[in-house]
Amino acid sequence: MNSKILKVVGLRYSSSSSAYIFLASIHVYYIKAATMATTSIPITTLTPHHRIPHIPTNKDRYFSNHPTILLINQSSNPKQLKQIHAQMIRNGLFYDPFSASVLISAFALSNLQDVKYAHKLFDQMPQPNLYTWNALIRAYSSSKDPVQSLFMFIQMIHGCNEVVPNKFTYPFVIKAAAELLDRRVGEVVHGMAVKMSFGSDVFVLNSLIHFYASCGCLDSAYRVFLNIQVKDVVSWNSMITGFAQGDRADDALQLFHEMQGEGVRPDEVTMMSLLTACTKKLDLEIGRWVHSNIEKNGIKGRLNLNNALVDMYVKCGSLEDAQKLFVKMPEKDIVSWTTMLVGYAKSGHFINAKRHFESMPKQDIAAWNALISAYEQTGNPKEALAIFNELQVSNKAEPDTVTLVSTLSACAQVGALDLGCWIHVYIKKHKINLSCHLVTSLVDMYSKCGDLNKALEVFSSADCKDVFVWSAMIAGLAMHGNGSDAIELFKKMQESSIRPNGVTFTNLLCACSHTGLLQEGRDFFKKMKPVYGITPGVKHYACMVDMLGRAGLLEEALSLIKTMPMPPLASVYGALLGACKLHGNVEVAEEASARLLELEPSNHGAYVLLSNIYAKSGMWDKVASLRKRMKDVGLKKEPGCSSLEVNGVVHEFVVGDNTHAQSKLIYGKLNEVFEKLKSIGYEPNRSQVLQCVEEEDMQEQALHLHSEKLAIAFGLISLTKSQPIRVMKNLRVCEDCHNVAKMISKVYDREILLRDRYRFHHIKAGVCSCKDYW
DNA sequence: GTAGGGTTAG
Repeated sequence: MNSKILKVVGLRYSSSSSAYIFLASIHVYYIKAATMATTSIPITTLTPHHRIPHIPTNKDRYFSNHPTILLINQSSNPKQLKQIHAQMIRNGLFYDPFSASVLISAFALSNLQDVKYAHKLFDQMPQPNLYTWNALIRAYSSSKDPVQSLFMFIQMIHGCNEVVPNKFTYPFVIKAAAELLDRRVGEVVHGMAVKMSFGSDVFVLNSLIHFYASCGCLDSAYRVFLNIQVKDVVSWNSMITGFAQGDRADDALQLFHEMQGEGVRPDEVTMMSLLTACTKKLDLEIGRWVHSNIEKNGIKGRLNLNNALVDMYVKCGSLEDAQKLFVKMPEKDIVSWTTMLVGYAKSGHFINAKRHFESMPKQDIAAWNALISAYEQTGNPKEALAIFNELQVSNKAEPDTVTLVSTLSACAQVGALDLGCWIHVYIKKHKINLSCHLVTSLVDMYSKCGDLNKALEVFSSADCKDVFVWSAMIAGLAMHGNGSDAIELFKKMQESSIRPNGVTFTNLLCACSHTGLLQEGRDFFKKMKPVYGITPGVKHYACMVDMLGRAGLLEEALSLIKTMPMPPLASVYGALLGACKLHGNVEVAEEASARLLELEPSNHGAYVLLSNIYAKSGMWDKVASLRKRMKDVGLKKEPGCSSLEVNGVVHEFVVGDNTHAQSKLIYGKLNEVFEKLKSIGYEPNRSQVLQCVEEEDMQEQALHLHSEKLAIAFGLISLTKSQPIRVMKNLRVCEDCHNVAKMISKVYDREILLRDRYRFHHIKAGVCSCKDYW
């Protein structure tokens, strides 16, 4: 333990051993506090107070009935409380411990909470009594800064105070440890509580259940639970909640049955936890059963319970039940309205959602967020951006982190770099805290909008880097084809002792696959389970199949599929099929597409790829019959669509598009481009014509009218030479377009960034970053 | 001479 830190804290060494262990276990917080030069929180908290000596008088006993004291509980705002405080200093009442404690708990605990003010009062108290200590520890435990509870607790057991923690103190301190998710601290406090013979206090034990469950130690929590001699309803609830939130819904339900068997009457909280369990399990039937149970038992707390019920129905997919309940709810609050709004929006009932939104009594930021994120998550990023724009214009609510995260994700999807940058500036201007979540969104947005340098800049300057931030950056490097940088970053991530998760590996394997780093990829895949403890999932196998397939090892890819411990999803065969296209392997392609169509009969990608493969081998009859089969099944393919942003406006093009205001200019430019390219030897790729006929349209010139060509032509006429042309395409880019883009970059001296469904192509001076390997 | 543990939207 650092003696400097001890000095900061002002502690004495002559402490009991358990207290010392406690101190040691929270030393990391002290280090943090001591290194925070600007925030004075721990310092002010821990500087010895200047205490005015208390002179007891025999009038003390009258103070509890003093009119000023009675006023405290009647005051309705902090200002009044402060006036009372002033008066109490004047008349000396403040120097009576009891009177001061009433005032402090009013500041610390009432709905007018101002913990900092309460703490200042506490510091001025001549002799804070145990009640006051507890009030403050409690207030901090549920505040934004639970560490302060621990600091107070230390002061309490170390300082020259005449108070000793009692059975009230421990639950608060344990709560603080739970809030901090700090297992070591909680365990030490647990030990101290036992030593102080509070080890069988049901309040202490219940808070311990909550603590262990919060830290993910459900088994420890359950051991504590089993050890409680006389369990009350809170004991059961704490354990049920622990199971419900720890993804052990079945155990939660099982425990509920046991609880009923023991004759303990469930209450509102029990039912709330059960609903959490149903919602996690997405089990509508059990949800309905809980609903009837609530009605049958006449459990109170209608508003909260009804809100949770509506949420359960929404999440379990019964919008009708949710709506029915919502309509007949006697009381509704903003949560009820928002939950229902999310229900409409997430299930794609956008008209209902908008109508509901407009009839809401109050449209707070959460309501806006519900709309924005629902649009963004259901693949309607443009609508999400429109709502965000509406929010900005209307000025009806202030965007918060959730708003920005959702909007950034929408920007990433459509490739709206200008708006994304604008949000980044907004964050800086409003000094919004760059949480890990926000950093992840920014890195993702910049990567997907093609500005990898900006993504790297955000990444390296971020203070907050969790596994999601690192994974997003690895994904960014992967999609831009910087495989070896991705691997380097993965190494750095481990040096920072951040543990990779399944997503990290998906991105890492993807990086290896895009760059052709076969040996590295194989290595990582092999190490996943034994070294990193992550069981490879379907996505990882899909990456490996893709990687092996690209390298031409189709047989090995096939045998890997056969060893998969889980049924392969369509993506696995899709990867194989893509590889067959690259290497022109008809035989394996036929098998792969057959399997793919078994899994997803309407996967047009399978038809398109297979027909491309036939075309490449000149098997035109097969192409024709495949086309007929597609028609028979009634398959319409997703239309190819490209977009690019000019001055903050996103322009969209579909194949053969002539709806654009500058359509004539665009086609004029396109003709000029083809003249120029032909003069230097460009020849349209015939196999690609067929691909296009399948892919985009049934017309002969379809090839020239591909959406990405239109978008690039528009870029040529509307952007300056210094601005790269950033085109986002929803499907894979075809070989002809890829070739044309390369030639344009050379002839017109332009930088072209082409994002397709899978990755980025950085095209400059006739060369593409993908090395024609995609 | 005051009190305490478990809960729901985005």
